[in-house]
Amino acid sequence: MSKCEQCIVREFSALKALTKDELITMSTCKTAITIKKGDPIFVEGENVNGVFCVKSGVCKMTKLSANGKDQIVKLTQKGELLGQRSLISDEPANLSAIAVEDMEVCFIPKSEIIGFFNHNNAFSMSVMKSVCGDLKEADETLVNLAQKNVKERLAQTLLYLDEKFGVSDDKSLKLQLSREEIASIIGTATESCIRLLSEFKKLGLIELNGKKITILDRVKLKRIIE
Amino acid sequence: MSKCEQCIVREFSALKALTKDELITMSTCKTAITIKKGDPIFVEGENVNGVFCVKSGVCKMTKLSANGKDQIVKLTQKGELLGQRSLISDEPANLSAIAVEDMEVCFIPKSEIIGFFNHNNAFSMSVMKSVCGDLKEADETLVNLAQKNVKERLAQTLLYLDEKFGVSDDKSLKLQLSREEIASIIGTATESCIRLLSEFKKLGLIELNGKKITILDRVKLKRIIE
DNA sequence: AGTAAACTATGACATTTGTCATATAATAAG
DNA sequence: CTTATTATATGACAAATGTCATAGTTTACT
Repeated sequence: MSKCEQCIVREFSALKALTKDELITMSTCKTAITIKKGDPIFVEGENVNGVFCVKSGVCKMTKLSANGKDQIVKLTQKGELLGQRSLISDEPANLSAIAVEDMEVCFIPKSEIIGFFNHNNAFSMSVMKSVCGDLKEADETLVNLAQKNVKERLAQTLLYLDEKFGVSDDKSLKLQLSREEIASIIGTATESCIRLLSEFKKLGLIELNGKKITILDRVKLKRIIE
Repeated sequence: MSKCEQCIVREFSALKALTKDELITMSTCKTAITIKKGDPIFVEGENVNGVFCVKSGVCKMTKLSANGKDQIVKLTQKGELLGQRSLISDEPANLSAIAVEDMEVCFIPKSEIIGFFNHNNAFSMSVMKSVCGDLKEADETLVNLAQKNVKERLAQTLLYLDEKFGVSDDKSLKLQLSREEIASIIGTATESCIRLLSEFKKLGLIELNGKKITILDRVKLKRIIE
């Protein structure tokens, strides 16, 4: 069994506030899971009896709207925790977590986390900060969805994918999403998304090669957002 | 000076987890403030060195978008705390808080709240739950903005105002917002908002009398949302 | 009370975005 | 390797929404 105290990804999450002893305890009760691209870690409405720590891969947090379409609320990567909110609120999951790439995650049972809350104030504060970070991000996304048009949102999303996930050796965005997924981030129809990507390509802002998107002109993309 | 331990609104917020002694201590260091309609309690980017507990009145939490328009992210009323996120994240305010009605609020300094965090775990958990509630609400708003059209968002907002703030004796919505403010909740142009309100009126869903809006047919309004 | 300012309302029109149809390209399954 | 399926792309058109202009109403202020 791999050891939490040696696992580097904890540094990126609230788990960094745990003591060495706590990490050793955690190693004994966690469960390592591999998730294939496209598979869910948990779905909206499900009772998640703990949190998942993302070791590798990226997942999308989605919510089903009344019109039957999924909205991507957030993309989560290495080090981040999934299911914090449900655990704290003691409610079923509000969002689904679906792997966008193959993933390795560790499940940590609720009882364990609650124990840390009760004995390690730094950990409580750390989780609190993490949730506050999510809230700030959600508020910002909300304002963008309300106040920017689709073209601006697409430009912003491309720059965000570049900044958060970086690029591969060939300079294309490392995180490869389908057109439908990009549309589901910016809240538009897939066709509109494709059309605007084509437009960006014609303007020389990006290059398209199948699923690969390469940003050619960051400055002009930023100018679109204002 | 009024006493926190006798103040009923604390029951509606995370402050309900404080002990009687803590409330008595808090009474001595809090500052009661009155805010006039339209005035800010704090603005985006400001350092807020504590939290505000809303005793009466309603305020809008807004964020300025790059296009110069304000987006209303949340409406806050009696009992709720303002500035929790900034305090926990130790960051300047991400949102502005502007009074929509005359308000009475109490300011509680940061040092006091931090003290409670360190000595009262139930309070930490309570604040955490409150932030998690905000996050859930923000995620839901976000999905609505992304996936619903303006008409659906207007119908939903009217029902929300009815549910959260209730109606006056004459059955009109108790919280009176300007057309511009309603537009700023649903993320649309003021003219579009006015036009759709007129349409709802023609359809017999609502009645308009100046700023007063009366919901006549909740069932049909709900049917618009799906 | 009277005037200025702000808010509400509506028309006309342009722009944006969604929907449906269809074609091509890429990928997965046998 | 071939076929079925899915993803991407684009046109044509309809619907939704934004912008600008203008007029009527209400509110605030002196």
